Amino acid sequence: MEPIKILVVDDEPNIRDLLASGLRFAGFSVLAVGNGNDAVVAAEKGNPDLILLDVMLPDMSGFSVTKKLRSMNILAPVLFLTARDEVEDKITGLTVGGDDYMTKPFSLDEIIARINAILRRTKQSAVEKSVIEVGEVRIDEDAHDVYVNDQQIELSPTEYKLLRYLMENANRVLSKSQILDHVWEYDFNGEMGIVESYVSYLRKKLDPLTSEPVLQTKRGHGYMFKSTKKK
Amino acid sequence: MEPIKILVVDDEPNIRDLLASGLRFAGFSVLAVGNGNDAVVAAEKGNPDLILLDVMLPDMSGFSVTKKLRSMNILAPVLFLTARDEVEDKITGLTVGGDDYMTKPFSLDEIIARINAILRRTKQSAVEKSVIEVGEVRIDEDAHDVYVNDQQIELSPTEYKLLRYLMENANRVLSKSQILDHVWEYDFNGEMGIVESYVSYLRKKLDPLTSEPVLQTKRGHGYMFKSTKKK
DNA sequence: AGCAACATTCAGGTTTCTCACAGGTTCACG
DNA sequence: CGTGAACCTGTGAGAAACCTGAATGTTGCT
Repeated sequence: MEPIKILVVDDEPNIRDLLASGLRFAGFSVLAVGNGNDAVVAAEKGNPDLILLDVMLPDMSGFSVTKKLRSMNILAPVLFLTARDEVEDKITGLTVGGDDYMTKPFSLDEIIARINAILRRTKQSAVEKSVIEVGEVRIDEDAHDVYVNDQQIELSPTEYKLLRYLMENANRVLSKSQILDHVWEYDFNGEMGIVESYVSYLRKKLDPLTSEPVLQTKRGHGYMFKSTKKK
Repeated sequence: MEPIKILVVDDEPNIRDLLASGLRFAGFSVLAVGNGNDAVVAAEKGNPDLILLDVMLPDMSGFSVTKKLRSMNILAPVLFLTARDEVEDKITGLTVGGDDYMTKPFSLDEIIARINAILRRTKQSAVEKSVIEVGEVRIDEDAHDVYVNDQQIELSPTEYKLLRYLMENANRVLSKSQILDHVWEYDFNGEMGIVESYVSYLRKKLDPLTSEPVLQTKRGHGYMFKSTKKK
């Protein structure tokens, strides 16, 4: 099967490399460039399935890049990246069709989740399922809904991301630093105690509805989502 | 079959040698260097399957090394080593994909276990199974779960590491100093009586569930895990 | 501005783990 | 058998890891 091709466009080398390697690890074929002109050239040649595009580029705006691409009949969906305080009005107008946007700083897992979501919408062929189900817990990634034994529960964004990461790696111990790196934004600078807090929040919401606790503490190692039998 | 290649990067010669010889003995092909520049060169030439990388290096930080490698499209997963009290800011955000990190001081067996865990996750082909089973006892290395005749038991981290080491060398006598070297952190400074204590702890948890004792004392030599028939 | 939801830090309390010690037991050997 | 060395294991102090409620910031919304 062909790997899915992604074109990464960002002028900050740190971010570009972070994205490139993270996406490669996730199984995508990645081409990364640092400005709008290169992006147009690369998109024409490479025929990517999706473009990850920083809005602020040295030579031209992400908006111009997209317009140019579309005029060249390159219709790959675009996931825009933008600083949190950049004017959002401009962006909302941009996201037509399958496009979407995210603010920096982001968490890697969140980027990957969005990419998969877009690909699901555009390519029906896309393999990824939108539902993660482990034991008594089910996540609908498209709707961001979480069900425990068919009963829906409400989670905050961070709680949701944490649960998703733990469930993607069910029955495998994850260290607190791994969790921090995958779930929190890349510039998060705090202590690992926050992982403990959020595990605590999740337990408070999950445990009343499961037959046995699903989030296990592996003392000295980290945490693990344990798949349990359904009720 | 090709041996798995590991690049060890640490500036302290003691640690470097400890790692290199320990990993060679475990069957890996090892290349060891002492600074970031050599690491980049060696990684480019040697194409290692995994990089064991100290975060604090004389010439450049592990972060820079990784960045450089990733930008050169060298995607080998990295297991970071860091002093326990190093500022955590520096290490968060490092792990992408299958990466992980460990604090110094470590135990040799723990390093090997983590390396195998990463290789399992990144290379599907990786030979190693995540389950060690000898007689009536089974360890799931990914989950850190231990079962005796299908009944799960709880072990402390040290108990777990000791049991794993004994089972990896089942039916072979291990001296108390061998056990200390493999299971305890390399700077452990206590007496060998601690091994006796932990063997005792393990027996108390294992023996009630096995048909006959699995941990045998070889007076004057050490201890041995004896594989028994299942119940 | 004011509110509500969420994110983060902090600190006290609790559990669990590590390790040393010491008295008791077993074993090998004379 | 008697003796010393090796081994076993209960006890407890101290440390580390963890949990959680509460206080404090942040953010976005109306």
